[in-house]
Amino acid sequence: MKDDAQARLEELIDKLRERDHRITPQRLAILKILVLSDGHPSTEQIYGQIKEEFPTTSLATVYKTIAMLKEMNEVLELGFAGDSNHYDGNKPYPHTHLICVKCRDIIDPEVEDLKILPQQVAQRAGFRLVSHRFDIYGICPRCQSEEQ
Amino acid sequence: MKDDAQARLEELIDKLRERDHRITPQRLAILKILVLSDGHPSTEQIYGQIKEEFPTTSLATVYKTIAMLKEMNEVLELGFAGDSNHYDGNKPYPHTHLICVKCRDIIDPEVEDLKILPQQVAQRAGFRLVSHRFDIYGICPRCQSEEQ
DNA sequence: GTAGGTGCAAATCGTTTGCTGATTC
DNA sequence: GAATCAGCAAACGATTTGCACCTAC
Repeated sequence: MKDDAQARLEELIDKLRERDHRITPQRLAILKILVLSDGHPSTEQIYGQIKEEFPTTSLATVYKTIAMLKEMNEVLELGFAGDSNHYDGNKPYPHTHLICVKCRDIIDPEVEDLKILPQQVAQRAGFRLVSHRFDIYGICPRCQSEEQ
Repeated sequence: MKDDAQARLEELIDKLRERDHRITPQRLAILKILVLSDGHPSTEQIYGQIKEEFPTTSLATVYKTIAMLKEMNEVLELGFAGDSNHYDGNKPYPHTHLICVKCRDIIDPEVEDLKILPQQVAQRAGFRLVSHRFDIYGICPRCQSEEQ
C-alpha cells in the first residue's frame, strides 16, 4: 500500500476509535477499498470488492459504514439520480469532477480552483454557504476511440 | 401569462408539432406549468399542480411528457439522489444553481459565467465536452431567519 | 380510421430500516 | 458482559414499463 493511502487509512481508523466506533474486519476492508481507490467507487463496486475478501458481507453493511463516514465528514458522496452513489474517501471535500457519460468513469481533473466563487454567489443571494458541486460531463478518450 | 412565458409556450408547442407529437390537454397543462414556474418544479410538484386542472392525470403521464421534452433538449433535468428530479423548461441549458439544503428551494443566482472553463478542463484531459453542472448548496435567507 | 397518448398497476432499482444473532472491546 | 455491529429480509420512494382503452389528428 502506498504511503499516503496507508496514512489516510490510519487517520480514518484513529477517527473511528475517537468516536468509539468499533473496528470490525468488514469496516477495515471497506476503509481499505476507499483509500486505495484512485477513482470514486460506487456502493456496488465496494460491495463487489469486499465480497472477494468477506463473501458473506451484505450491502447493508456497506451502506451503514458509508453512512457513518458521511456523518464524520470523512467521505465525499457523489449522488446521481438513477445510478449508484459514488464515494471519495481520500478527498472528502468539494472538488471538480470529470465524468464520462458513456463508461461512467469519474476522474479528478487538474483544474484552477473556483476559489471564492461559491461563497461569493451564495453571499450575494443572502445564502449561508454549505458546500458546492461542480461536475463536468464528457466522453473520455477511451470511449471516443471506441466510437465506430 | 407574461409575454416571455407565452412565447416560450408557443415555441414548445411548435416544436412538438414539428415532431408530430400530439398536443393533448395534459401535455399543454404540463408545458404551461413548466414555462410559468419561476423555480424548478419537481415531478411531484408538477403532478400536484396538474391535478387541480385534470384530476385524473397520472404521474406516468408527467414522466412521459418530461421524457419527451428531455429527448428534444427542451428541458433541463436536475437529478438528485434520493429526491425527486427538478426541471427547468425555460433555460434548458447548463447554468448555475443555488440550492437551499433545508427547504430545497432552487434559484438561478446572478453569477459570472464559467465561460470556457468546462471546455478547458475537458479538453486538457482529452474528454469531448458534453455538458456540466454547477450547484451551490447553502441555507436561504428565510430558513436562516427561522433558525431559532 | 389510426397512430400515438393516457392511466392504471406492476415491476425495477438504489437505499434504508427492523430485527436477531454475533462480535468487539 | 454489554453495547455495538453484521446480515438478512422487508420496506421505501422515485422512476419506468406493459397493456388496454381512448383521443388528436
